[in-house]
Amino acid sequence: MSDFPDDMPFFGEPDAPRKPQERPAGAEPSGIAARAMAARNQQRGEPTYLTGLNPEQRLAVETTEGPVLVLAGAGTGKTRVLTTRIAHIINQGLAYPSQILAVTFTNKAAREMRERIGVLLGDSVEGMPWLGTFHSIGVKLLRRHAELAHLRSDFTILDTDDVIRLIKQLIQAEGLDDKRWPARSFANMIDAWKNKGLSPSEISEGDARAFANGKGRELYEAYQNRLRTLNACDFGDLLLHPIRIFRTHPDILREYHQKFRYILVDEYQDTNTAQYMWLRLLAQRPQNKTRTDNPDGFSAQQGVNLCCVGDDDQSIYGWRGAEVDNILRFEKDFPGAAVIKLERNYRSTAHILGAAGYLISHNEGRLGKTLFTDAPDPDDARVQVHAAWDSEEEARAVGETIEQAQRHGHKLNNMAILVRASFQMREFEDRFVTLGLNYRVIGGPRFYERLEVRDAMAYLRVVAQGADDLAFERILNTPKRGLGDASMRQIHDYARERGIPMLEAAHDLVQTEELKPKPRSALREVVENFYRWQSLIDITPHTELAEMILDESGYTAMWQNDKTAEAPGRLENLKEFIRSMEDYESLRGFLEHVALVMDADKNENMDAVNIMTLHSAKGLEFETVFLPGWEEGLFPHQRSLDEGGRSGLEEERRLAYVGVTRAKKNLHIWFVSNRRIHGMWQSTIPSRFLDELPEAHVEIAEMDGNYGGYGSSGGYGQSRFEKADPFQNSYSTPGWQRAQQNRNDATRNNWGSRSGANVERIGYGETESSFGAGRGSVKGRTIDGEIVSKSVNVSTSDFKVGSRVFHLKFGNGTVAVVDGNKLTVEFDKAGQKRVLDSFVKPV
DNA sequence: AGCATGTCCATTTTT
DNA sequence: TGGACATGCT
Repeated sequence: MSDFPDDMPFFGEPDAPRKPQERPAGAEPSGIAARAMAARNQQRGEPTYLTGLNPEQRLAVETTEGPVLVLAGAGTGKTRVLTTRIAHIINQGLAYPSQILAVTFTNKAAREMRERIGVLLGDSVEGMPWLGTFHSIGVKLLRRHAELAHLRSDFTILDTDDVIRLIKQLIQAEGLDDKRWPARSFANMIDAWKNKGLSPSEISEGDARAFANGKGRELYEAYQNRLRTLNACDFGDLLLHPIRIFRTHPDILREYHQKFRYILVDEYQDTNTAQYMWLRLLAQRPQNKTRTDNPDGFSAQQGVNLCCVGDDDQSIYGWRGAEVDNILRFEKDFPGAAVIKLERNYRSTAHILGAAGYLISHNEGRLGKTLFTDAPDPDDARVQVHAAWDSEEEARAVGETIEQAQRHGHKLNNMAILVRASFQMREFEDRFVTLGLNYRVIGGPRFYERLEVRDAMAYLRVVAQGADDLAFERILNTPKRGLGDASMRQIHDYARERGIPMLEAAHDLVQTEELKPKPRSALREVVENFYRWQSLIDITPHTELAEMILDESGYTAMWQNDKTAEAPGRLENLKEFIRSMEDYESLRGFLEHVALVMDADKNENMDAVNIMTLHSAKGLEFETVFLPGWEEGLFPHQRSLDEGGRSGLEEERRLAYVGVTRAKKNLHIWFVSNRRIHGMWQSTIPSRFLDELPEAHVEIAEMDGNYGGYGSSGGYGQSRFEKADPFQNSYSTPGWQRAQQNRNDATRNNWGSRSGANVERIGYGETESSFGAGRGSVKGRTIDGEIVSKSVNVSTSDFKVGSRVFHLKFGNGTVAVVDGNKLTVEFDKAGQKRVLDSFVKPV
């Protein structure tokens, strides 16, 4: 929390401001006076920040008392409501900034809110100390009460990497095979348990048994113990420790109840169970004592001043523990809650909203909103659905459309390609490189996750927190000092035996004869260095100290001596790393920032097309949006369907909804007939979501060119879509039911009905049927796209080496190798390819 | 210690 | 197919 001060005294009388300038403009310290002031404001006319809000937004801002759920659809001004509401509370003197708890999921959202509140309130009000992510606020709470969680207040926050390494050690210490029981998957299990708020004693018997021959619970316990001895926390603990503290120390909880007059939560649909418990503890005051607990008379109404903002239709993080149910249940959880729907959309055209609305209406279990707009749309551009032969052509065509738009004066920055899975990006990147079209990929690996930055961090962590064994292990032999596994083991064992940190153990060990001379002197040097750096921590500016550490440790030299291509880049990153420290007051502050934020600003000024996943597009908007890959198996993704069933499908549909609602003016959706998955070509069928788009708002785009040579001659490429009644049938047959059909039936039926529905493929449906029939042994239980995975372990192909076969994409060829149902075929024109036997037919 | 070879895997991502 | 990772060889 280095980036904003909490200069408001913590447990003081809430009504006695410490510093006069902390008083919000126009507000008086006491509740009664505040309300009087508010009344005066009313008489004078409404505050300017309220003008320009629509009635619903305004209601959401002004309903300050009691529980409120704001259902804010995409592009309905959610952030505006949230920030204005805070400004309103402060401006009306209902609370000081320090008495408002405002929680977001991402640092980005927190930053944005902070800025916008600043704009609303001007400079006269200091930043809000309790605005932040669940985790950053969790840290803040935990630092105050660390001892109640058996930690010191300078505990370290471990990231996923640290956690995995730690768990790996534990698994090995148990004498288990870390191959058979990968640390990563156990880390995921722990994470999932923590998302649900479960401590080792609370996990289900089944879960406990599921890992490491029934040692799951034991390992989880061992892990927690290890964290405690390391004086460390993982991300989950940042929530769980406060929860436990609140539960076991009602007095402490009560103090926070008094402190936080107003609680606001952003993206409520993304909360997991632990976050929900945390919120509930803070928000739910004991009913019977509401009055007496409120001596200051602030709370005019009984109940909680909790305002949750979210959109059940945009819940796309179920797979990482988010419980849509939290938002669906809100009114039950908080009786008497006001529910305010924001449905007026300020972002997209009516066509786009129409498409989005009809698509999402196929979900059950929603609270139900329909976005609308009054804004005229001069272009009257419908959503365009395009077909392409394969992913290569898809990329080519998208590239062409982008260039066309660019020629018409559209900025690349205003365009985005949103994919379901990141492997799809590559084809676009390749194409854009060829075209010389600027693009940027949003999402990829982060600055602080890079190897060299993590190494540098590890050095700093050992200096700042000598007990940080994970960091110590990471850099003990980086750069190489001849301190290999053997030395590491000795230090480790020595430390474990005595229960001391490894740095200390190393310090002791060099005094003994236990190490061989060479490692001993190397280790002595390391230890002496660290001790020296530690002694400098308070007397040397932290950036200078960091430079010193990297130089004297030989770390910088290591990269300077490295002749590989990436070394210069790494050195550059290290410089950038030091530079980024300048923004922080101290080493401690910096380390905390990195642990929680893992984010470094990049300077992106160029005009470039944005490429990212649908997930990372949430919250963003673009003039023109491309949504490629709308095919069964990819989108909706097969695994979501397999693992999540109906709710998995609904989450995929919400993801589609998120994608569609990112577009302001132009939306292009693409699907292809052939996609290479795991290196093998597969026929694909259009996504069921295409059937779920309303005819009135959608236009089937004609292919306007010869893409790739197959198109013009091969019969398919010149896609023709039947305009007559393209969507009619599919509504009566929900895609999901269709999906339950047996693969062969599904293949025939889908192609059959689809070619009569929105696609006409000359000669395709017929051929495909016969392909399917050629492989009767494969029984896909669920979805069409599944064949690949299902077919792997199935009987050997009917094809033989030397057979002549025909493939839709590659034409005629001769089978060269048969491997189960995978064939290597020497095609006459296309050369050697690996294909599934189901996609070729005998000639 | 560093390269060659084999093996396994293959959504989505924040903190 | 290709990449990440581990093992094993020189």
